Amino acid sequence: MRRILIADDHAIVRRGLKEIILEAFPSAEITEVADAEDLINKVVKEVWDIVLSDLSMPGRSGLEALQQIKIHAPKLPVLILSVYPEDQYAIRVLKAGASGYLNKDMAPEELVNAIHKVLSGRKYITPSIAEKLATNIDLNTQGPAHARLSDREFEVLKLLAAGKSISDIASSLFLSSTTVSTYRARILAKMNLKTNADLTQYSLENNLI
Amino acid sequence: MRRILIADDHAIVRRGLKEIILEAFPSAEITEVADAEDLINKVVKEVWDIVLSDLSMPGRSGLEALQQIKIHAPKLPVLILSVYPEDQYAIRVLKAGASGYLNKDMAPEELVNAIHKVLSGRKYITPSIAEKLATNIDLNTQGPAHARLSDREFEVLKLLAAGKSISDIASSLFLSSTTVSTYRARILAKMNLKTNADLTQYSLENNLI
DNA sequence: GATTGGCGTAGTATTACTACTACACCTGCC
DNA sequence: GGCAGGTGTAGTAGTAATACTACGCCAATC
Repeated sequence: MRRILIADDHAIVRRGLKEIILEAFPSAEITEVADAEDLINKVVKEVWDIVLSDLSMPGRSGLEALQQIKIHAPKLPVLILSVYPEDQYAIRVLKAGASGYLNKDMAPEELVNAIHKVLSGRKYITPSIAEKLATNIDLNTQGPAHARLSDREFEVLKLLAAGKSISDIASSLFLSSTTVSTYRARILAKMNLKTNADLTQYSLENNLI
Repeated sequence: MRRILIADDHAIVRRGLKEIILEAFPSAEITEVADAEDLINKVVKEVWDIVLSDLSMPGRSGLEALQQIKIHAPKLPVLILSVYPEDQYAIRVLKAGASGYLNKDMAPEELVNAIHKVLSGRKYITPSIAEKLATNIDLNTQGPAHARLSDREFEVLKLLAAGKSISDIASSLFLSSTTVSTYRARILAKMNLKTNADLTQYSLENNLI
């Protein structure tokens, strides 16, 4: 009989997860908690076969809870659920010791598949996450992403993040706009970001602007 | 016997909603749809006692669906569910004709209470929403800059701030790119901002993204 | 009823930007 | 010394976006 712990601040989601899991594991004993504190407490005090935890919860995050769980119950498999796309959090979560990262809009069958896989001692890795893991080795440098930029690239990052247009930056640096556009492309590639909005958000979060 | 229509792109959420509702209304007949198109089709073709719809769904939004529902079935009560806090959408949604706005982290008992209230012909208004309605007239000139935007403008703001390109937004909203570009210009003018980076920063600071 | 303003929508001409490609120079490594 | 990779720079062809302009519809106001 499996003991399954579900952590999510949304009662609706907990209920949906519970029902989906009970269909696949009718004899499972399912417990629900609504925040990371309760999640950690339950893991410390009792033995579980698997934890399914939301990534974003009020107070301490699911990622923090994951780190604590790995301290107290290193062998306990943890599946992290999130509304965020994989490219934002999957690697970070897997590095922290999760057995899998699931997006909340996934089909119930896939969720059940993931639980089966993890309960059998394996990790649940989607092909797109596998690809990111393969490329992440090269990005596995210490320090913030912007530390990987050349001086010129860093200069251009800050101007782009502040909202300067390519042509404005080209004028002020006495370059052609295609040069600045190339810098932008290199910056995005090195920092594994996609859009100017990503650059702005990153720069705000890292106090670059 | 109540016929209840649930619209949410997340199967987990639909399942949770279904179970919670079936506990309070054991004889209810519940139908699930995963997007706004199906929601509108179902409302046009069949008779329902109440609709519970997620605000954010792929393709057309729940707000758009609400507007269509009000055209085809003006008397049909619609409860809108969202992860977004009230201050972003509640007034907008209620003005569009919803019978209530519920945050997804609400307790199941409150959800059931809201359904009871709405099925009896009333609106479900939380005290904090009532306060916002009472002050909304005066807040037309005060309030956050984004409150000055129309529904469509607000929708485009969030997409731009998140880094979507004009052409991506145009595709997903089935508009021409010049239309979206015009919205962007109007948004910037109404909010007295100049660049997309300004939109991103504003949206981060105001928890819009 | 007439007028005004807001909103949703979009075309034209023009400009900005990008993917792709490339070159020269410098540094570090073998 | 030769090679590889990083950096600074930028052109071409094509696409994306914008300033300017405009229209229809609706609601509010006089």
